[in-house]
Amino acid sequence: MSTKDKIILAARELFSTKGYHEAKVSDIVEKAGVAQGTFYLYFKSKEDLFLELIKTLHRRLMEDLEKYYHEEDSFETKIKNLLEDFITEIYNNKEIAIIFFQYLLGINEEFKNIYIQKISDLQKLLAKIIEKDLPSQDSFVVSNLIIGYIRQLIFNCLLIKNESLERLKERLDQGLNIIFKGIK
Amino acid sequence: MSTKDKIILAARELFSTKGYHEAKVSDIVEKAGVAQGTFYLYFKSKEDLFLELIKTLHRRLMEDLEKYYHEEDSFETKIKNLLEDFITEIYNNKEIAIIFFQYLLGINEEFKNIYIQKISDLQKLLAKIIEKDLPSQDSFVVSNLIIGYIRQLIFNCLLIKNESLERLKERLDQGLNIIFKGIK
Amino acid sequence: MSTKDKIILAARELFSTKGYHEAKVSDIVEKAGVAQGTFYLYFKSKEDLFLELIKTLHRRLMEDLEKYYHEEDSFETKIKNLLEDFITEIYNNKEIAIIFFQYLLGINEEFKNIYIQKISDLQKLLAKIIEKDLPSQDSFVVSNLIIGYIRQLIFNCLLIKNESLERLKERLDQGLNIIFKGIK
Amino acid sequence: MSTKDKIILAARELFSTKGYHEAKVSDIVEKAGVAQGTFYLYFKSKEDLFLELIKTLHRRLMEDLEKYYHEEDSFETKIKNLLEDFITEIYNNKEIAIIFFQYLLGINEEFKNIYIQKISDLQKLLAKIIEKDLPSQDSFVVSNLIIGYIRQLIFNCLLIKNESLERLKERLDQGLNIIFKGIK
DNA sequence: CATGAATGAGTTTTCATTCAT
DNA sequence: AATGAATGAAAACTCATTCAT
Repeated sequence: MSTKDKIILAARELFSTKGYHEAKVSDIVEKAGVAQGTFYLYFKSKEDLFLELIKTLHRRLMEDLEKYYHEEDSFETKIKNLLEDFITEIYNNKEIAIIFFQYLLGINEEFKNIYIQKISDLQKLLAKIIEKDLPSQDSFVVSNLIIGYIRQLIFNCLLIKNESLERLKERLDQGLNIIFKGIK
Repeated sequence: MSTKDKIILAARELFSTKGYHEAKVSDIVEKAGVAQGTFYLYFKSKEDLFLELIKTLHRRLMEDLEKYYHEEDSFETKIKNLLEDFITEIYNNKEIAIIFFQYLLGINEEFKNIYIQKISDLQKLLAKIIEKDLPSQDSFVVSNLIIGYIRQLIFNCLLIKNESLERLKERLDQGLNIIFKGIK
Repeated sequence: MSTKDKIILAARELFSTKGYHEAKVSDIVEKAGVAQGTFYLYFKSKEDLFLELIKTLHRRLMEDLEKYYHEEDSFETKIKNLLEDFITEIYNNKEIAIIFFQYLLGINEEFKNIYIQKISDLQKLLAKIIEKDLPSQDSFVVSNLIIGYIRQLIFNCLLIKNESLERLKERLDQGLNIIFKGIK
Repeated sequence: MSTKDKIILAARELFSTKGYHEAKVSDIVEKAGVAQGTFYLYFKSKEDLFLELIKTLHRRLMEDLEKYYHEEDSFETKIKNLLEDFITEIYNNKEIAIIFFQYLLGINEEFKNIYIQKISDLQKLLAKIIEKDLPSQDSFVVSNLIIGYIRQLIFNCLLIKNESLERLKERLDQGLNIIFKGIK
């Protein structure tokens, strides 16, 4: 594995377990097995690395959602497939997802703004997809039910219980069924 | 207003706008209009004050939920009333609610554990109330839908848009209606 | 003596003996007999303190020159008095004068620009005074002879030999006599 | 051009524009177009290279002065020729001259001592030449007038305005004429 | 000869906490 | 009770130098 990847891996893990402030650069390099200075060969600062992680996840999640914007399946099938992909991406990037959905807001003014902007990007795209097929529904409410539920799943299933992807999808399915029945 | 209250007020506001790490003790005392040393006459440490704020809100929210545990209304009426009280309490303690639901997790190992324990207290009690009346339902899913939705409302309506209590209750109602229809 | 003054005194001495880069903040606070953090109660940064020293000396030297701009003495008397005052100010602020005239240029881009601007302020004002009384002379050459000579005196008499103010004034007088005879 | 020369060229330019501390080894090798490690094939250290540059210029300037020590021209002719050669050497090694006359003192204790020794070598030899022909004059004053003026020319004409050799010689001539008239 | 990734000692700076008044 | 100057441990970051290839 490349040195950069070793640092990224160590950082993902530490950020997701300890949070941004508690994960010191010295912890990261120790875990990665490199020297302090090596960190700064690959990242301008601790903040720089953190943003790189966040932006990568955000981009991937947006792509997941956008991919389904023009799908011609029924609404329910489309939303289910879309959110299964979405949650799979989250599962495969567990550590960053935990940072993004649970830790990002509390760091500082700058990260707060990034979080607000990025999470509202996700929410808007989700709302657009909902409006396209269910124009009568209040997309704000529905998208908040979905995003809120997914954030709770990340919190309970990934951060606390570290459950499997199957269990996560099952939980997602159960929640979505309730929402779908509720908006019909 | 007492010196202690002045400090608490300043701290609530700063913690909720800037988060724990970014709200320095020096910021808090400046905003409160007292000297640096005065802070330590009333609080053992910055952490101590922070925990005091968190615990007070948690206790109040638990009381809201517990109060309704033995109510004999219909399920829907009970849950609606309960969550209206719950969200009113949140609204009246906006700043601490924002800290509790958005910022607490990312601070450090200790606060993370406090958050996990406290949020699961809330969730369990909510789940118990649901199970009591709807034993056939998966209370995990329903309680997560509800808590997740409320957290999104705090994020969108209080932190971002700073909307009124009426608007908040209206949003809550819309979300609950979908969930209720969905679980019938 | 106030804590701030203790730090300034220690810094002046260390900057003038070791230069900006070699005078570490840790050296300064040790010499001042205060803690590391105390430094930052009084100065935003090492650079900030350094600039404060430089700007104070520059302002004083400009005032010395400006004071004589409208004097109605003979040219020679005026220039001699002016430069005696000027060099007395330098002598009384030996350490900063050494920093200003010998060390400032080499520190970094920012300080280089400050030096260039400040030294040319001095030179321009000196040139203006010369032109007022000796319009036929090339004031660039004369002001450079004078400033150059003074810088050499600072180097030889203050930095190397640490001579007395009397000796310094005597040397100044001797140099000026040659220049005056030369421009007549 | 040899690899060593490429490094020297890059270093001269960077040292003279940014100073010793601000010209990083990484800047130098990048400008030279060689790898970081290559630097250390040719120079023991950054300091080593820097001293090599300084010593070479110093040796050449001393040779210029020494060459004229036994010349049998008139005093004025001799001094003018000598200083024209001197300033031509400086012009042809502009970058190092700027380092030597403007930047050297402030770097550290070691370089300060080197500067003091080398500049006083120059001054002593110049003083000796003056004493030989003008035993009645105070050679300290005259040599300081000359060296001080030349340093100002380097500062104004080379570092700030980057003027031509002709302009530089003209300025030198004007200053020397005043000094010569003054010491007669 | 040449490379360039890796090193780690050495700096500056921050800020919660203390304590003499 | 209240002050606020002083503390110092802890953190991020820099960069000359090394060394395996």
